Amino acid sequence: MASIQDVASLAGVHRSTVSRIINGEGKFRADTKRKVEMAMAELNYRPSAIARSLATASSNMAGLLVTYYTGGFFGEMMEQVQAELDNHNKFLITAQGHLSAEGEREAIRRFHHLRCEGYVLNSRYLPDDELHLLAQEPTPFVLLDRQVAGLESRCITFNHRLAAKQAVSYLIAQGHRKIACISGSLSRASSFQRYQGYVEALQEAGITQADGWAEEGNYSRESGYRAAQSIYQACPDITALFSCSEEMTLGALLFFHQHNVAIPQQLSLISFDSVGLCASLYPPVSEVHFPIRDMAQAAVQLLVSQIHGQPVEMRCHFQPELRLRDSVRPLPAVDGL
Amino acid sequence: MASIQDVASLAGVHRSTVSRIINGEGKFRADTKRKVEMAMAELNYRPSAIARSLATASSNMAGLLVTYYTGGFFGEMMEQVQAELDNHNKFLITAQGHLSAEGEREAIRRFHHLRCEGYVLNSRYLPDDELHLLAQEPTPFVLLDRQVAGLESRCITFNHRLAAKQAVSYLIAQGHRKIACISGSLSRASSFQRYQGYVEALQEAGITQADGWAEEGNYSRESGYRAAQSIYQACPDITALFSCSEEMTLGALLFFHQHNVAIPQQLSLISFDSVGLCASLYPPVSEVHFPIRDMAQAAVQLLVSQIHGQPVEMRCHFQPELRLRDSVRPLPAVDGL
DNA sequence: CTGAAAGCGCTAACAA
DNA sequence: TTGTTAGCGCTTTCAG
Repeated sequence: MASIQDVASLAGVHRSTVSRIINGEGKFRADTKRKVEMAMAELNYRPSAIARSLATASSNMAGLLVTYYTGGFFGEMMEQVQAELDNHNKFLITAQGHLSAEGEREAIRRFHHLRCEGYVLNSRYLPDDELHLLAQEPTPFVLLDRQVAGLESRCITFNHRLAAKQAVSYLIAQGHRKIACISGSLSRASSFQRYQGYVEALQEAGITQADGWAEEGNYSRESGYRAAQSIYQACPDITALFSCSEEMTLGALLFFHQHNVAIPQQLSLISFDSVGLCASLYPPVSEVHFPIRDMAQAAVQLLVSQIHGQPVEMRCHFQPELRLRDSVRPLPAVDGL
Repeated sequence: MASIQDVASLAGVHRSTVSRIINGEGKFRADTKRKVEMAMAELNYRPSAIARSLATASSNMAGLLVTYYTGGFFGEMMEQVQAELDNHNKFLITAQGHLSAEGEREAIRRFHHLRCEGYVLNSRYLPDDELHLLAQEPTPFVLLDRQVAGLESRCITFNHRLAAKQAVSYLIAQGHRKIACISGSLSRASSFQRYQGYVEALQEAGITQADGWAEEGNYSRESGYRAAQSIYQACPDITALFSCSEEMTLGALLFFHQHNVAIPQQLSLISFDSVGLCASLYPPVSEVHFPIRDMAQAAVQLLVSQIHGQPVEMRCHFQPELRLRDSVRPLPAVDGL
């Protein structure tokens, strides 16, 4: 592959001139410019981002850590991050953390190795203290959907607890009192917060949570199916169900369809969603919307501002939004209550 | 960030020694090795992949072009590509082609710019002749799910026509004769091939395709919904429907549910699928499986073999597989036929 | 087993 | 407006 020197030789100029013309720095004689451009075209010259990085001590790359690439959710994140990075002409390096701290560590190692100018972490497993250590290093990073005390200026957050509480309170406002919950893994902070929101909404309404109402899944369809099964078999008298992710909702819905539980006639359903799946299900499922797209975009904007060292005014805390559809039935008021 | 020179100085050795130790080349006095390792630890030294790339003239990166990151399908591809690349310790650079030849060109430019050692192209818009031109250049690439005459050794392919034909022939074998089709955009080669398979199956069975049986979508849920609507309003007498993608199937299913068209009692349904969505719908939808995961894995293996210049024996042509579930009802034989 | 020196492709003062 | 020079951080002969 042709180098800048090859172009310079062919054009009969010095390589620094070629460099300037490529980067549009300064003025050149029209003739020189033409010669250089012809030479570049003739040699099919493409500047080496690598050499440029080394010379300028800036890689022009940014990293993004996600758990997995599959499943839609992370695709939304990547899409926004790439789009925002394109605006700044930066390359995106992605890495998967799989489901372990070591996986996440390895991803970050990779970012450092490539001298990424900064990176966005959708980290679920790295402990807070390691994050604090990382924050001592010069490479900026921002945490997407994670709250770490002392690192507030790097956090893009969402109030999972409040979101869940709003969803469940809505069910309660519709007259429901026997409300089950399919949660994500309770060992994950955001999943646990969603579960807490559920509990809190019940408490505030003076409802005592019965055994068997809450079942723990892992955000997969299969776990949603199984959880729905456990719940329904243990507590066939529930009138409403709150599902903590769209994928689990899909699984749960399959179970209910298969067992002729009509939604919303026999059972009302409300779900977390961030990729817009709920709207396409039957019946269209009411959701609390988790705005991962907006958050991902904000994360990159924050990151870029940190890279440039220019603090910027921006929203870092995002709010839930209820999107009501056909899966919740108001319960007729019961006499004597 | 500490450089190799910093480490060398601190350890009191020459930087080339440090380099050798890092790369495990040759033998060293235990003492030297220890000193160097301590220095690296103390300085929290991380070798620069960029400098290394420049010095070795190999970037250790591979590119992957997809249309979009969202929607699940491309996530499956990326997942496999990343996993396979991890085996070879290569970095993955992803880029989106959006929906244009120019977008794809830009992505490839980016790969060259970063001096990727090779790249996998899930290209839908770059014309064949441009691909031939690209093939003249030294950087290897492989085409994932695309057949280009003259570039066979770089193609990982799938027989879309046959897959569609198998699906539709299955419907016919179950007694169906009035069979509609929701196709993808007919201007896309693979979508067109699927449509052709549908047509061919009908023809072989001596069935004349009626007006309104075929509707063109664009692989989105919404287009599936609209297509189902058009088809069903124009031809309420169809007994079966073949949908060319899982997302369109989701949309179509919503339409049928909303309009009380029972699947499979009133209408049988079979769909293309590659991400396993059909199994989670209600009713579970029978599918022709498009093995994008296996194909993506094969693509990287082929690419790596081309990068190393060691041709390898491998399967480059993949076959469809019918996965039968509950969405197709055998039609009772009609007397006198 | 280790050091010296050259160079990968490019940029960035500094001169001219 | 253009050329000269000195690196960026690392690898890789070639000596010793």
